[in-house]
Amino acid sequence: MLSARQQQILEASIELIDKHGIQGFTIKNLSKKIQISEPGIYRHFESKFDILDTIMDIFKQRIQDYHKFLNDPNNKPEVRIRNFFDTVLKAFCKNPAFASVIFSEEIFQNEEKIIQKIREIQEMNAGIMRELILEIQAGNGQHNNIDPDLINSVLFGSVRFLVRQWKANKYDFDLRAKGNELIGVITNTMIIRPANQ
Amino acid sequence: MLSARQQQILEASIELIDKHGIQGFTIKNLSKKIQISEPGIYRHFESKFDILDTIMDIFKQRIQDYHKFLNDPNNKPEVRIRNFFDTVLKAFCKNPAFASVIFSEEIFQNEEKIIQKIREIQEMNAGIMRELILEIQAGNGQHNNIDPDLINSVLFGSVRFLVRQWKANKYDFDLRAKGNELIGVITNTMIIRPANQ
Amino acid sequence: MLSARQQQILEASIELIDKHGIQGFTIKNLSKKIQISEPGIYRHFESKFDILDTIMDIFKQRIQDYHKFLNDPNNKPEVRIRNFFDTVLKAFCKNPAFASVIFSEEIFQNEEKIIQKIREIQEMNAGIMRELILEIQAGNGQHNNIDPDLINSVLFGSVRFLVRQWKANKYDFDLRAKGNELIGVITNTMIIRPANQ
Amino acid sequence: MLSARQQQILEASIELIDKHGIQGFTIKNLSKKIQISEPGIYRHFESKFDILDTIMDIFKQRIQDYHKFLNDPNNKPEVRIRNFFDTVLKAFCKNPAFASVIFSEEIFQNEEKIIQKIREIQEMNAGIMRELILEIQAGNGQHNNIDPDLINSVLFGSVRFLVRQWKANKYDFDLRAKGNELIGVITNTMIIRPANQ
DNA sequence: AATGAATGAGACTTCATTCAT
DNA sequence: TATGAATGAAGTCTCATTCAT
Repeated sequence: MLSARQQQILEASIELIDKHGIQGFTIKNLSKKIQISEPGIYRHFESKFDILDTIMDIFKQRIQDYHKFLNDPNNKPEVRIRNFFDTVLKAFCKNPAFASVIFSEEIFQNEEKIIQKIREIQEMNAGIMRELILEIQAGNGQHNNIDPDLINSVLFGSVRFLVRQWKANKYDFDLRAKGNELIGVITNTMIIRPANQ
Repeated sequence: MLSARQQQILEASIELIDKHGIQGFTIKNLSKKIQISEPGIYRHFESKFDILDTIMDIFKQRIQDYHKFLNDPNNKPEVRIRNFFDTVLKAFCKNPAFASVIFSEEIFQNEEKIIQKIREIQEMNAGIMRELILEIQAGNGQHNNIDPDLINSVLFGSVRFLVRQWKANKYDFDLRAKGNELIGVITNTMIIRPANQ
Repeated sequence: MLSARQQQILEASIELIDKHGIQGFTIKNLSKKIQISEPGIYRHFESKFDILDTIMDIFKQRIQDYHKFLNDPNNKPEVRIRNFFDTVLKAFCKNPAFASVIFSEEIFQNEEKIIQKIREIQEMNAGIMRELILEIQAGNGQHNNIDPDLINSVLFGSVRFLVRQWKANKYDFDLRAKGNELIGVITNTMIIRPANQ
Repeated sequence: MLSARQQQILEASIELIDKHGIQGFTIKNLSKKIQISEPGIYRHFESKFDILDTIMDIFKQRIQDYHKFLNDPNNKPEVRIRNFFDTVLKAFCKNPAFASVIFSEEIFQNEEKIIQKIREIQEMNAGIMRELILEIQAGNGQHNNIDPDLINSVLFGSVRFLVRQWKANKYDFDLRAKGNELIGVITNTMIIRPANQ
């Protein structure tokens, strides 16, 4: 569906955003990076916006695939939560630029349609997590359960924070290990065995 | 130290970044907002970068003041943690634009010096929190204490996440209340009474 | 002489100019309209200019044909004038895009060769009209005859004006009827029975 | 109201359109013509469209002034008609570029707002002429009066045609003399003493 | 006969900044 | 303290056309 050139353009765009922010993502920089003239880009994408839009579509699709793939009813919900985050962390380790783009709605000011797509991804994630959290809470019969939305803020907020640190520190620690530890602690303390509030 | 005009320029800059992102922070927009000519700006700041730089200095100073002010040895460490976050949340509620700027290092790609300042603020915060966490952990004599850095990621990451949600939802919930609840839950479950890992 | 594709290209070009002006007549628009690739156009015409040039040739030929066909010596000159304009008006009604292109030398600035062809058409028309006018004037023996060139300006200028109005008003009146009335009035008042000047 | 620079830009724009058509009216050409950088233009006009728009406003104002000035009730309507056209023809002779721009709605395809303004000017002209024609027709008590709209088409259409010829022939005849003759003939034959139809 | 890929030239416009006043 | 005028660099994008296939 996407030509080799189109994929190359998308990859180069992601890298550009990763390394130099949205302000570094210019048609000029992009064309230089893939050794093509500026108008050449427009043979493959209608506009700069179209490139961004396609990137977001791909991300959304990929994360949907993760959910589908990991949604094995034979697994306990806490395992599913861990698997999801592990998969995502693995993906970030493999291609750190993804993280920069997907966690960067601040970057896409003025691009309402792009922000919308990022929001959709987040809501999809949050919705699935909420189900799993409720399932665990229903199962463990405790009376001091914590609001799943609050837990969601903690889960996604702290992973995000960790990834940002990872990038700021030039990837000098093992994101996957630290991330999984983080998720494990949160799951244990806030979902499975929450302290009395 | 700062003239009235300078303060006006800084405020207008923060609002501009808040509302339209770094891309909306242009000398033209700024001069329009404060009803001055474009060259007029340069009477008060050497460059656009200088404005950003000064903003960061002010933020850093303000947060240092918070810490100094709240660091009352008569208060228990958990109270001090709560007080700090409550103060910050209160400040955000009073002036939501602050939040947009201080949580936006993604925005300042290419501006190494600005990023450096943001990092200093974060490290100051993290350092003080670490002390307080260790103090609590030392006091409650448990053996299953959680790494203070991990807790820091959770504290700052989730507050940040909440603030972002608050802004995305057009400030339609009580940030201070939800934020304090969040900090309370994290403090309880992860610092004071951590579950067995 | 012209292949089917060539004719298709010419028609599409005329329509494009009619609807969107010379600025809308681009190879991209043209290729989109006839469902062919952009380079595909160049299989059939050497250049964009060549397309325009061919259009003008066709127009010139067609009008020459009209004159030849209508130049029946059995008809009185005033009838021949009326027949010519009626034929032209009929052609415009059948294909309004013709009018846009043939009356648009303003559009072809910089294209000296094209302008030249339009001028040739006009001179041919004017020359034939002049003959017919002189014939009438010679026949009616009046002493207050009007300069045939002036009459030509009136004939062609007002028809042109009417066609422009017709287009501006989205073809909402009967061009042929109004045009014939116009020509009738002009012929009557200025050629056949001119008032004393 | 308009600065010297703005007037210079407007004049240069009109000349550019006159000599090279709308396609020659580019910011680059304009800036070259008045010896300024391209961005320099934008200190004086918001956009290219804004320049065109201002030109049309000026034209409209000027023609309104003509009408006001010439509308002397002491003059007979046929004199007023002649005066109006004489004034316009004089203006064209003084600044031939005006004519190119004002008679060029074909040129402004896609610029709906500009076309609208040209149309307003034309309607204003037509409306005033219609009144004067009716006044004459009412006065001369004839029964074979010609539709004033038809006469309008003849008046404006033939003047326009004459001006176009004048330009095509590089201003090699006396437009004012020929134009006044034309108007005189039309007024005589079609308004004052129309032949029986 | 047709096309996918490419491009140099150039379109309009915005940017941060400077200079003379 | 302020500004009107200016600009080089860069932004996104369109143009007619060419070339290899």
